This record gives sequence, C-alpha cells and structure tokens, in this order.
Amino acid sequence: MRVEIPSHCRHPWDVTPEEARAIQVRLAARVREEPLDRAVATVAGLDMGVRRERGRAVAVVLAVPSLSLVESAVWEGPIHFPYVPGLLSFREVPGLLRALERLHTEPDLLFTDSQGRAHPRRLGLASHLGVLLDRPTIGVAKARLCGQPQGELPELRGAWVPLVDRGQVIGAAVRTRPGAKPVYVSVGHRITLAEAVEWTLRCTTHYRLPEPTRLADRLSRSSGR
DNA sequence: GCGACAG
DNA sequence: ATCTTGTCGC
Repeated sequence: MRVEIPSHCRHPWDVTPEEARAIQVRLAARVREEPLDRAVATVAGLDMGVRRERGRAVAVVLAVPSLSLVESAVWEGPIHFPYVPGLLSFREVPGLLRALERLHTEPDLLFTDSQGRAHPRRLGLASHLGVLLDRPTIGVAKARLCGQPQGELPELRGAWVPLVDRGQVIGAAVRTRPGAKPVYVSVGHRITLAEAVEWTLRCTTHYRLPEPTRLADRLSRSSGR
C-alpha cells in the first residue's frame, strides 16, 4: 500500500524518551474519533516479533466477511528503541510501516496488537500508526495500560464495559470469548469506539483475539527464525 | 516514596 | 515481547 507520511506528521524515530513523549502529545491532537467513512472489504493485521535486537514486522490482509487470507508482507531488520511502557510505537512503528508499504492491497481497516487512545497521552501504537497513515485503525490489546474498567464484565461473548481514565472514556474491556480474559479495545484513528468494538467482534471467531491480529502474530514469531 | 506498566 | 516444562481445567 501507499505509505506517504504527511509533512505535518513526520518526525525522527531516533529520539530520547523525553522527545518521544513530546511528539506523542503533538500527534495525539490529530487523532480523529469519527464514524468510518468507507465500506470495509479488507482488514489488515499488524504485529512484530523481536529477538535480541532484530525485529520481524508482519502485515496480513484478510477479506471481509470471509476472513480468508488475501496477502501478507514481511520486513526484518534491526530494532534500536528499547521497550518502554508508553513508548511502544517508537519501537515497532518504523518496521510496521516498511511491511505495510510492501503490501499490494490498500486495507480499509487496520488492526493492531496494542492500545489506541487508551494511553497516558492518548497516543498508543494504534493511534500513532493511524495518524501517520491517516487511515482507520483499531487497537486491540491483551492487557491494560491505563484506565479502569467500569463495573463487572458479563461472561457473555460480546459484552463490554467502558474503560475510563481521568474522567474520560478511552476504550472498552470486551469479552470476545466466554471464560477468557477480556481484550482492551480502543480507537486508533478515524473510527468510533462503538464501531471499533463491533469490528473487533466481527473479526473474532474461535479465539480470544481477532483473526487479523492472530495471523500476524503467528507469522511474526514462527518460521524463518 | 510506592505501585503500575501495551509489547 | 522472549525464555521455557509441566500442569490444571473444560
């Protein structure tokens, strides 16, 4: 897919943690929580596996509603930024962009294994990527970074409760599978929270995580290494 | 000072 | 995320 970062969103990746936080505050102002503006024919799943200082970023594209694999792309290379809670995107986004530009398709909706607005500065990896690409993006994380789920979450598949931080609804704890821990869904960019939850459930079949994310995760860690 | 902390 | 064996539960 075309990966052209608008000049007002460009920034260096080789930065100090302090500079990274300042960039997040600036880009968070560009996140748009609004209704999807297109029909969704394909969804993408993104993930990165890391070993030592080497990363393997994977982008997969699935057809909707069959969720069959359309294509996949991989990028491998050195990772420099360390893992710091709250700064994950500075570690993974550069590689994910390289994998995305090797795609022949233009996915309508991107799934990321991370937070979107459910982030201390409201710019998790999903939002960071979404803003750079100016494309609809959803964050689906296996664990919470900040915020508190409101009330008890029913065991029924599809149940969800708001995730609130400092008085703001930043995402949702969603039961994608009975008896399994919830996943944390938040808006990445150009989608509403209700739609993000809806699409997460629509793309989740037999497992706890959505198929796009699951496939990308599998490819980013298995074979080849 | 203490606890929490996406991947 | 990665490392890494067996084990508890449906």
